[in-house]
Amino acid sequence: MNNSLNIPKKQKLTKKGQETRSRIIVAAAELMYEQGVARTTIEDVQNKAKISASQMYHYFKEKKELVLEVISYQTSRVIGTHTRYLSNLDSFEALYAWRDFIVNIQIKRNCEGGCPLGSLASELVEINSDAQQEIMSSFFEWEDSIKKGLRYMLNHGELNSDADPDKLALALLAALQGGLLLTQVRRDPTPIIVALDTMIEHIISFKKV
Amino acid sequence: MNNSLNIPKKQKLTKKGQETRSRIIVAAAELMYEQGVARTTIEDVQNKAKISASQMYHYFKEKKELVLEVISYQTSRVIGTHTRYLSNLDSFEALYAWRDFIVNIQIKRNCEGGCPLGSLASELVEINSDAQQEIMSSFFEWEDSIKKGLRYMLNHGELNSDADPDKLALALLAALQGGLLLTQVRRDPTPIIVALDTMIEHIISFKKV
DNA sequence: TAGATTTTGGAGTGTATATTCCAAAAAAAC
DNA sequence: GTTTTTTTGGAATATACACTCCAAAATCTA
Repeated sequence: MNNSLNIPKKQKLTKKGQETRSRIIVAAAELMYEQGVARTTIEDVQNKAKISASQMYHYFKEKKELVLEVISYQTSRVIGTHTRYLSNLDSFEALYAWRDFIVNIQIKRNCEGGCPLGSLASELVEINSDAQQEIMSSFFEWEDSIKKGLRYMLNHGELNSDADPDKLALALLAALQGGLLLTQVRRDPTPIIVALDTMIEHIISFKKV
Repeated sequence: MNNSLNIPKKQKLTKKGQETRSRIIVAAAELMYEQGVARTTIEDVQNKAKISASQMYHYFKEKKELVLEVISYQTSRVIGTHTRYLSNLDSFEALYAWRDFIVNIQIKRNCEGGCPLGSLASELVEINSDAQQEIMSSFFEWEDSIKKGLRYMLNHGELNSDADPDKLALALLAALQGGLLLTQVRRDPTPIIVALDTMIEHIISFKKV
């Protein structure tokens, strides 16, 4: 039999299997980003990923499991790209480069879609506690990445010791999320720009002279 | 016949009819706030409002129409209570009273649910353009209410002329939305507190001496 | 009070959608 | 090369859910 306890037998996936599996996740992620989790049917995902129902349920026990994989996929995408900007925050220019990166994404996509993690969060927190846990971790990780960036600035003499990088990081993440939501609702980059710029201005007030 | 054009005949509602209709809207609003629009079935609403299917469709053409009414109901609730705090912003204490009001709601509800408008926004913007329009107006109205409050502070000599109340209002609304989302995800009031306090601190930097 | 209109009950309908099942093809293991 | 395991096709199932329908009760109107 299997190894003890109720750990489900982990089938091994072949190269082909791995590839099919991730194709499903990517397709699901895109659809769920565009139209939400509830509105994305398994059939939608099948069509987009060019697979059959049996493949769907061969790789995922149920829709919920797929959703968790989508969360983890989006998490690594978002954290990955952001961390590239945040890990070397050696100047205010670098901070503004991060800002520009965020703003430009929104402009490129006509302010549609909002934040890939934020939208999942809002849709799932209250109705899927596994998802809530995952998303909470994702946001902690994201917050951490910003914290590290600001601490870096502090340690490199860009910010004076009045600055509390932990609080500023959380406030920055909140401004980012709220700015993205408003930008999405209004189809206008102004809110994300103003939200981030205002926060950054505030951070600048801690600039070391 | 009816008055010209394609304006649908507006049936007149009796007192009882009015009451039933609003009972439906309130029930739907609560359910949709707790579990989202997609997850709230017409049957859920029927049960909560103690009505039959025929009543549902007597008062609303379809679910979408009910959703629009829910948006408008939540808008007046939110804007109403907030405006009470914002219309007389004659001091920073008053600003903090608004902050406390928001934070206390979250604490009272164990940080569940998030913002009644923000959650509708996130779920509906991309899939229901009528809803998107409505919600966009709601947020403009909300933003306006904050603007007026900050302008009031400016006009009453609390803020100096460097302060841009319009930008600050938008940034504040963004911080509020993002803070509520993070608080909801984490089930912890810290994010909304830090987000608002940081923004208010920034506003304080424009305090007239 | 009679007639018209509104409100309500509740069963019925049709479709969308998650999930299952059987068996075959493909690939891996030995 | 044979056996075992993984991957795939596609039809079938079962249920949840938005919406319809008809007739009766309640309430207005004149």
